[in-house]
Amino acid sequence: MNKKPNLKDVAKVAGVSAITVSRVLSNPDKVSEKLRTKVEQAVHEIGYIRNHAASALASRRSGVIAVIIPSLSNIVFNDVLQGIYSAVKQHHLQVVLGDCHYSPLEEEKLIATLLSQSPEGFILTGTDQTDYARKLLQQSGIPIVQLMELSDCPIDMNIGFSHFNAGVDITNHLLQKGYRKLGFLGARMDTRTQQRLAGFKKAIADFKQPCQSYVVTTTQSSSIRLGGQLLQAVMAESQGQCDAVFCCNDDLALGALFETKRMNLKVPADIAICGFNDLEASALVEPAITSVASPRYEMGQQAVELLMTASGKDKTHKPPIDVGYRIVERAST
Amino acid sequence: MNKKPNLKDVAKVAGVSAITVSRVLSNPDKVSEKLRTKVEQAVHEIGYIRNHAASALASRRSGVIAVIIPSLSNIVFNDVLQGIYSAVKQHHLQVVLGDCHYSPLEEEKLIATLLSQSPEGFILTGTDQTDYARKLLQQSGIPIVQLMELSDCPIDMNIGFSHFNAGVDITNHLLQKGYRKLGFLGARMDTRTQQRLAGFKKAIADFKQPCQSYVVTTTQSSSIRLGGQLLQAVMAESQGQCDAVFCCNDDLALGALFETKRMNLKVPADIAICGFNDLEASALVEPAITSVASPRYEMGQQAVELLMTASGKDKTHKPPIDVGYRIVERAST
DNA sequence: TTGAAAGCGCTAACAG
DNA sequence: CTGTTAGCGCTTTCAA
Repeated sequence: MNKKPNLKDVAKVAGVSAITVSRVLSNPDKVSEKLRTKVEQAVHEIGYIRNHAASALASRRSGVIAVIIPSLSNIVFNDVLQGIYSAVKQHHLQVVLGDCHYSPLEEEKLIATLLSQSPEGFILTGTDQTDYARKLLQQSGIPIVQLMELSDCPIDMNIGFSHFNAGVDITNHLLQKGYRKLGFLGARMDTRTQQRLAGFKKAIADFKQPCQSYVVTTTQSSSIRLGGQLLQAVMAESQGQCDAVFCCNDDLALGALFETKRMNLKVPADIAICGFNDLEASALVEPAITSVASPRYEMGQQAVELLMTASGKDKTHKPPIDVGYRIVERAST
Repeated sequence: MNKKPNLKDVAKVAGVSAITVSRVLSNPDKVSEKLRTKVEQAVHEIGYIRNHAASALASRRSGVIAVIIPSLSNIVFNDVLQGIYSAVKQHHLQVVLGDCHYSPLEEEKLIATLLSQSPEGFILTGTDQTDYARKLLQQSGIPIVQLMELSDCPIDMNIGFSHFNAGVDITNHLLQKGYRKLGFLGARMDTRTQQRLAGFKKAIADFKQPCQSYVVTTTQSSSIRLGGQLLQAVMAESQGQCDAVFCCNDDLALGALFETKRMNLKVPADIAICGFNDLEASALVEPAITSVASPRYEMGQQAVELLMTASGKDKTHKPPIDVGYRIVERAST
């Protein structure tokens, strides 16, 4: 079988020089219509596909942006990813994606690997990168966006919202509704979950009236099933006193809700449930679950836009962008 | 700011030649330990990262595999992706991912784009690629895997299961349970959904006793909410006669189940519900939903293994690999 | 085990 | 608007 066609092969077929073919592919406007159509036909005819490696090497533009998320299975990052992919398409970029499984060390390795692709921008989740990772990123000189949470000392750009404030607000929501024995159900316990928990504790500490709190956490990864188990755990720990739970995400909240049915608890009469992330199911179960919504898709899109507009060279401090969040009150509280 | 360090810079610092540094990175065994450690230190010290484009160009090995899925938001492909990423890690490969939004034309464009990365393998979903796409793929000479469904004339390798058979089986399951007024709820209507529907019709046509069928479909994309709407639609169309629904996926099934509560229908007494894909939630709702399970994660992994073991050159016909499926019977039927 | 030379396929810069 | 030349940073091949 003949080897893959290259620029010269196309040039020969079209009766032009290689550079002209190159221009048709990258700057069609700079080539006369006559030659352009001739070249385009030749390209299609022999099924020519440009060699990205050679192109990137010669032009110093890889057309790639690197993205690292903590988990492929978490729908939350999926939403962000969709935003990223939608924006990337406009800019004719490719995404190289890594899943660091919530591990800064794995993330460090991934950063090194992905940087080798000479990405034109880098999107990271969260703010707890290793020192060496930060060094590599800084040295690369490319624009960087840290997503999801807000940071005091971002590597470069930063867009997200305060999980601490959201934790405070949703806890206050429960307190305002009259609940006084609040449970916190937490899984995974990554930094954002910890911030939500900190918010929970803060709201309780600041509350003027007596109230109880029960914190049940695990480093296991989150799932609906786990939500049921954690509800059992918090009821055990509170000896059945707990009258409201703040679940660190909607998966847990759904599991907790399903478990209440098996336990014959009425929601929200016997126990209130609220979650985080506002998944579709939360709005449709009976009773619908109060949750915290945030513009994930838009965050992903905006991250790409930020990368594209960043000159890359300006080392000026860019203020974090707070996209905010919204407490969606539903029947479960 | 100094430009990014390259091989020569490292070589200078380590006091060796560039090619020796290259060997330390790719074939550490071929370099004496003394030089190797010296080079490794130099690499770490100046934060050197190998230029992938140059490396790929010179070696004709990109270390990349291309993957196209029809939808980033569908959890089903997410599972497959996770399998792919887990396998890819073992082989030190990068994934370049595209989302074709269920469109063969978009897929064709993506294939061209992704082929420009000189991937060493290509994973596609489904079997309805355009002719030009097939030509490009064939011409590329790289191993290709088509995932999810079985094909009579795969481009190269093929791994999946028969959605038609699964549709037949689940429909027969409903018939055996005594239901005679069966509804089919379908969204998106991609090829796999169509095959499930074909199975549904076939089972009904082959059934020896009189029975009714009501097919309600939409090209809208699937969601939980839509499941409720389609249930309403099928009840309207059947004038309340429908006593069982086969939902083309679990999202619709969940939505249908939630809707039954609002309609005051008892499941499975008044109406049976079954889904497809066996999502976690299906097992945990009340009543739990009968569904069709398949080894998605493993399919993803196996696809990568197939690519890696494929010599790439042998044009022998490889028989499709049937990973099978399993009907998980639960309380909803 | 190490190095020197050549070139992968493309595009930037310059020239016509 | 089109072409020529040089070289991107690395690895292959060959030689020492």
